[in-house]
Amino acid sequence: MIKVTLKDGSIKEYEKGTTILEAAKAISEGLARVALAGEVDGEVKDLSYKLEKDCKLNILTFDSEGGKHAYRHTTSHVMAQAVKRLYPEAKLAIGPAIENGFYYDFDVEKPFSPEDLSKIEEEMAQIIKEDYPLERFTLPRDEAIAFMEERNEPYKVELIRDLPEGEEISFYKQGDFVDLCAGPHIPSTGKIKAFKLLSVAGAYWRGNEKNKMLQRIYGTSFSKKSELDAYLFRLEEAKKRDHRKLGRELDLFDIYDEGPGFPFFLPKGMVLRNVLEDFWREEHKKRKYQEIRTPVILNEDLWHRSGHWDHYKENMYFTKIDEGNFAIKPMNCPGGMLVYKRRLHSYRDLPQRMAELGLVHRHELSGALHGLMRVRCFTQDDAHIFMTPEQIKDEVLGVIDLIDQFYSVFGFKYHVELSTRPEDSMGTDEQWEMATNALKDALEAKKMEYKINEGDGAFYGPKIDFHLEDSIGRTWQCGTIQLDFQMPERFDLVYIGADGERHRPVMIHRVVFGSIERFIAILTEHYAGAFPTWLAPVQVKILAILDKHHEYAYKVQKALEEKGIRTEIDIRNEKIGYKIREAQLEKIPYMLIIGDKETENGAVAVRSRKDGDLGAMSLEDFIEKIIKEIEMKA
RNA sequence: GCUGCUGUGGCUCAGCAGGUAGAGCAGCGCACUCGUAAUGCGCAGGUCACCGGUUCGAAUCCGGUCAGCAGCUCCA
Repeated sequence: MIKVTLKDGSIKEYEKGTTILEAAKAISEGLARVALAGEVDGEVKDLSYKLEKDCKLNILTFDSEGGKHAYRHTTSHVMAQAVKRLYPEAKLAIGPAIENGFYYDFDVEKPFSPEDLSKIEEEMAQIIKEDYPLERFTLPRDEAIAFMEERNEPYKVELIRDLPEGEEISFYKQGDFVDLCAGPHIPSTGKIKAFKLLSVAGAYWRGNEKNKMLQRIYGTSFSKKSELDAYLFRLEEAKKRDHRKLGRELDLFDIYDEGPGFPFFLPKGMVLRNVLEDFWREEHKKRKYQEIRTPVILNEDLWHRSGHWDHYKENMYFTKIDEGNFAIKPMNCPGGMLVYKRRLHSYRDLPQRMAELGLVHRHELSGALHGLMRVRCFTQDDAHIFMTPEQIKDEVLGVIDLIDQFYSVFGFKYHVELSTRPEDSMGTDEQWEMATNALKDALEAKKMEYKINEGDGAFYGPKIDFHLEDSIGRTWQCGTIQLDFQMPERFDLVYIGADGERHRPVMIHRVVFGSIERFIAILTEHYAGAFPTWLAPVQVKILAILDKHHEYAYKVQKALEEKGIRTEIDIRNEKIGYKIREAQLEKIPYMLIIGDKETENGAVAVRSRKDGDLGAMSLEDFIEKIIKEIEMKA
């Protein structure tokens, strides 16, 4: 007998060799019915897995990440089986479960069309109906290769060849379909209750643009039809929050054919932007940052010196002035270097925090452009911190706190990644290790969870990246903290230490918003365009009922504007319901309705965007209320 | 940049298999003076992204270019 510790801490005894499914049945029939996989000592296994020793066991259903994962992974196998039935010449690549669904990559002569997707869906339904059990088996390496060669699956052969020696090579079989797969899977195809294929797109084999482009089909599946429908509905709803749509509707910003990737900020968008920048300046002043501004165009030699020529030229724009070669800056750091170098610094002056809202231009691939999220010119809320090596940790911690404080003001959730040395980079391994460890130490001191992004650092140093989510769950890098030993050396930056000698400072590049443009895009989607009062381009709209109320309406507007409140007034000859509807669609936080009663009493009838009619109050009370709200940034 | 899809008045979309464009909203004008999400009537507005080809004739078919969307790659 073996002792199995369950999720609730209770211990059950089973015969050695009991499967997870049998163990689940012993707990309850109901549980066994919805069981999809099991977690044994932290590893996810098939339900048919035999328990051979004392262990911790957690039965996974669709409610758990592991359960969902196995369920969707099996759905992707069903899709592959359907594709092979319909298009036998299709070669299989990889087909994992991902967040919210799954995909499978195929090498086919002719790309899939939307009609093909429907056909594949029908075939999948058939396979599910036929309810094949998924059977796992393993093969020694050479047999595994021979097996896939025989089936004419070159990508699978390549995958097997790349598996480490001695690794168990497992396969899953369902009916006539067999796939190389580590698993786990759910017990049979019939368990899949609701699925849908969502899109086709090209994807490079192994994510390398030098490789062949395969056809990737994305799909998702759920344990109930209602859950699938709810998910699809959520996707539709999320599209309405798209900042590209809202930006145009709310008159904030837009991008025209005349400037692909070069956004226009319209009057209302500028108000929002300026509020953000004001807030930014205020907070940076508190933290002893100085602000500078460096030129957009600087001569080419500077970019040779900084290393950008060697490592970043592909992303840069160049121009000529008279006979000289110039570059349009893709980053602010070289300019910042020149500012630091303008005079000799003492260790007493360090750390020096130099901030710059710098407009940079980068050549992004046309296919990468995405509204304000990915553009070809953007404003970084940059800062370069020059410091002694001893100050690194405190400075990094200070920036982490600053970013966290900013994001919490907006109620953003974020995740953090640590990016390490890329292939194309400058400096010695020792410097990189030192820098990477410094960032790690800071993250660990903060007890922050982070994911390591191998080889994704900047060419001059490793970085901590802060990622925010858009309306449909895609994440975008916003804040970043980059530690740099290279630039100070390249530019021969020095400070005079307590010993009277020259020393090399270390530098941090960091942004909080990231790019103002991207941040505004995220903000717009986060609030679905209904910005909190402190950010709203128009905070109050005054709606007069009749002509005779105009005079008082203007008086109200003047009183509000004297307090710095951003207003608009609607004195058009329209019904009040019409004006309210319009202001509501413009997502203005407060409407003040001005009619006979208000004019007589010096009052305002307040309607909030969120809560509707709030009734009448005195103008003074309203001003006090809204000012408090603005100050609270609520 | 790559793969697929898309491109009709400011916006959202119709326009069957080719015979030189239509609606709603927005805009403008007129009437209505009307209290919490759309008053009525009228008017104007489009080289159907651009270039070329096929055709007696193309928004509709073909090719190219540009732009957008999804994904890949890349990144703030």
